Amino acid sequence: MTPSSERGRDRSTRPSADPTRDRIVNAAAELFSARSFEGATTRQIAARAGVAQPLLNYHFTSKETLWQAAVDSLFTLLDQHMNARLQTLGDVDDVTRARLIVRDFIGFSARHPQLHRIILQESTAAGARMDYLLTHVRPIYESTIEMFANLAEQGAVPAIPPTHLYYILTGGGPTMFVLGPECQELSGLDPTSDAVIEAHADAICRLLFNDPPFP
Amino acid sequence: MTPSSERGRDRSTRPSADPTRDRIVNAAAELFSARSFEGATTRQIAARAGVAQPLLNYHFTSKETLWQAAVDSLFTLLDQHMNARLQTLGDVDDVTRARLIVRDFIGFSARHPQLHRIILQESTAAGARMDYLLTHVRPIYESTIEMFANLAEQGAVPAIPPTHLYYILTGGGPTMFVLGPECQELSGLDPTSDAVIEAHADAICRLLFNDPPFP
DNA sequence: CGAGAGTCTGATCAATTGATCAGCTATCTG
DNA sequence: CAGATAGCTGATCAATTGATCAGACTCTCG
Repeated sequence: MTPSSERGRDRSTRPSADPTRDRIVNAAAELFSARSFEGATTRQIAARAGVAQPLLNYHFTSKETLWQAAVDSLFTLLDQHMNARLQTLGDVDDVTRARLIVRDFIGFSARHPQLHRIILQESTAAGARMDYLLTHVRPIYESTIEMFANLAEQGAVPAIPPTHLYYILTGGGPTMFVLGPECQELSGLDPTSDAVIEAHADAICRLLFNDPPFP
Repeated sequence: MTPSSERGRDRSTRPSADPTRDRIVNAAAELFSARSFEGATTRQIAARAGVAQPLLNYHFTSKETLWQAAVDSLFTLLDQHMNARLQTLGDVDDVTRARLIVRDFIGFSARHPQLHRIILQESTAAGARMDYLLTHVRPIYESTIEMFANLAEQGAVPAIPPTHLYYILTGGGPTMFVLGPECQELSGLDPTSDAVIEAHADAICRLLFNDPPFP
């Protein structure tokens, strides 16, 4: 039986398997995001994971399925990152919560630019991979839209249609880190440093929430 | 003699050549931006240009060189687009000029998202193609930085380090159009329509120039 | 007109791609 | 212990890749 058809059962009855599987998924996420779906070869992924190339087809039936697994793992990471702070948070006002969400989102996109790179690669043209990404992106879009509509109603952000705010946030937030090597080369700033990440979050919040007041 | 070594001389002494060359460059720009360097095949490009595949190696010595020619043509397009309005413009104050530059830039990124797609594909990791892009991007970055520093000094934009403003503009501006198919699917908006393009330019200017005043 | 250079194509190359298959090994089960 | 099965690999497949080459065609110019 192909193992990919029944994940998440009788763990630890057998030697390893799942650790190896995770290493493959991580290597795939790294290489797919850096070189795109077509640019990353299964042999490169296998080499980085330290396994033989046919093992990818054993655990995942195809390159396409492996790509989906890599995407899933990155969205899981995003979920964990976004929920980590919000869980511990009691109930605060909407604006404070929104500010934290925005800052956490930028922090994630800076520390894991892989996800945004993949989205930018695969959603420029309609297709099966864009459809797959949409199943993950759509709920995020919906809740973000709702958040911005709510904030605009309260006057906490400018009266801009939520969709535009969404793309300004998801574009203006991660791009500096998605283009990390370019940014380093152009500006000399290190976009992986905490200082730069915080400064960018400050900049976005300053513009979105007018905070601290401007002018 | 390989024709790619001496471009731009005795035009019209021979049958065609350059029209064909242009069709190839355009097809290359289209396909490289849509499917990335590795994802686009020389046969696909040749098919879209309506020529045989070996002709690509005749006019351009390699796929890499063809990619460079496609990039050059897109940056030329950007130059023309950005200068078109500014030429006709007399001397106006810095802020008005900056607002026009920002709006023109967003207009270009909406009507020619190919260039930003290519930059996003090839500047995520250091390499020869990123270096080539940098020769075009660096002057743009430098002048934009200078513009923002000047505006911040005048209090026309918030006091945010210019590099961050640069990535907020070049990220938040084009992303909606780079991810056009996704945007259409998510929001129902048509990111190729003039109305949406103008609304996005309004949104960016609202945030950057606080215009109209907020709150 | 006829030599020659520039343009373009069909056939083909070696290399690389994702995928398959047979078989090895180690563990679990009865 | 013995059969079965999950995990994994080396060898190999057909398909596709970018590139090369010889030759056909066309226009120019002496």
